[in-house]
Amino acid sequence: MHKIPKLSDLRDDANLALLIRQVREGLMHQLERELTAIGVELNYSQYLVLKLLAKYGPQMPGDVARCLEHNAGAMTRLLDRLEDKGYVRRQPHAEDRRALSIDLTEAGQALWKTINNCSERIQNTAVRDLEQPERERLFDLLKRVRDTLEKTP
Amino acid sequence: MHKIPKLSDLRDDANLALLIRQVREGLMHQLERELTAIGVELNYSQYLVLKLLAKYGPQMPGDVARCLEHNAGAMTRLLDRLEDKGYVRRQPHAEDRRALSIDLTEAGQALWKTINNCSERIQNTAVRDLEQPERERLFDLLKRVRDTLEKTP
DNA sequence: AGTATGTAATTGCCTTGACAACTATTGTTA
DNA sequence: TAACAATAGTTGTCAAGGCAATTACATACT
Repeated sequence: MHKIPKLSDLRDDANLALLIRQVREGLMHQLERELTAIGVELNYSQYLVLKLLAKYGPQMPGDVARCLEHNAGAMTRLLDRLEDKGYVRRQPHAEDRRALSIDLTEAGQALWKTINNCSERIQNTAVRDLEQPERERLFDLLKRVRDTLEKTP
Repeated sequence: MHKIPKLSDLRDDANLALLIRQVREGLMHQLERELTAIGVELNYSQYLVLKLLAKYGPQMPGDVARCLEHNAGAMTRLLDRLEDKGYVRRQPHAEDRRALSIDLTEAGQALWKTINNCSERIQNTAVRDLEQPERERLFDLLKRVRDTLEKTP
C-alpha cells in the first residue's frame, strides 16, 4: 500500500509557465480589486485599452488589438462594452473607409483621470520587494524571453 | 489637425502585465504547437495535469487544481476531457469518501513517455538566450514578485 | 450523539477570448 | 483598368475557466 504524497503545499517553482501564470493572476486580481473598490467596473483588458487611448490618442481597433496581443474579434466585443459604458466612441477613420478611429469620450477622459495611476501603483506593489536594479533586470530578462519565443517558430 | 501616431510597432515594454502576457502566450503556443506536431491533442492545462500525475502519482482533483492555480469547477471539466481521451481515471479515494483519486491509465502513462520532455524543451527554448545565472535570477525575481502579490491583499 | 462548520466534487451560468468565415475597402499587379 | 490579393472590422461558434449553488461526506464543538 503506497502513500499518496501531499501535494497541496508543494510548489513547482521550476516551472516557468506556472510562475508566469501566478504573477499574471496576481496582477490582474489586484488591479480589478482596486478598480471595484472605487466603484469602477472594468476588467484588465478594458483598462489597458483606455490607458492606451489616453496615452496615445485615437487609434484603430486593429492596432490596439495587436498592441495588447489581442484577437481582432475579441477587440470588437471589448469595444462594444466600453462603448456601452460610454467611455469610448467609434468614429470613421479619416483616411481609410474600412477602418475606425476609436477615441475616449468625455466620460472616458474623466474616468481616466480617476484611474490613471492604478496600474502603476499595482506594478509598484508587485515589485515592491525588489531593488531598483533588480526591477530593471526583471524587465530585461522577460523581454529577452519574449523576444526569443517570438522569433522561434 | 493632429496626426494619429502609428501604434502598430510601438511596444509598451514598461508594462509588466503585458510582458507577462506575451511570455505566457509564447510558452503556451510553443507547447501546443509541439504537441499537435506529434499528433497529440492536449492543451497546456491538460498537459500540466498529466505531468503532475506522472511526477507525483495519484492525486485529488482539488489538490491538482490548487497546485495549478485552477478553479475546482474547471478542474472537474478538464478531468472529464482527459478521461474521455482515456488518459486518466477517477477512482474512489481510500480515506475520504467525498474525494477522488485521479491517476494515469496505461494509455496515459504511455502518452507521458512520448511527451514527457516537451515542457522542459520549451522552457529551455524560452531561456535559450540567457546565461545560466540569468535564468536563476529570472526565476528568483518572478518568485519574489509572485510572493509579494500573494501576501498583499 | 447532535449540531454546526468545513471541505470535495459537480453543475449551471456567465465572461473572456480564440478562430474562421464574411463583407467592405484598399493596394497591387498583369 | 480588371483581376487578385491583402487588410479592417464584424459575426458565429466554440473552448477555457471563474463563480456561486448544491450535494455528500468529514470534522469540530458542546
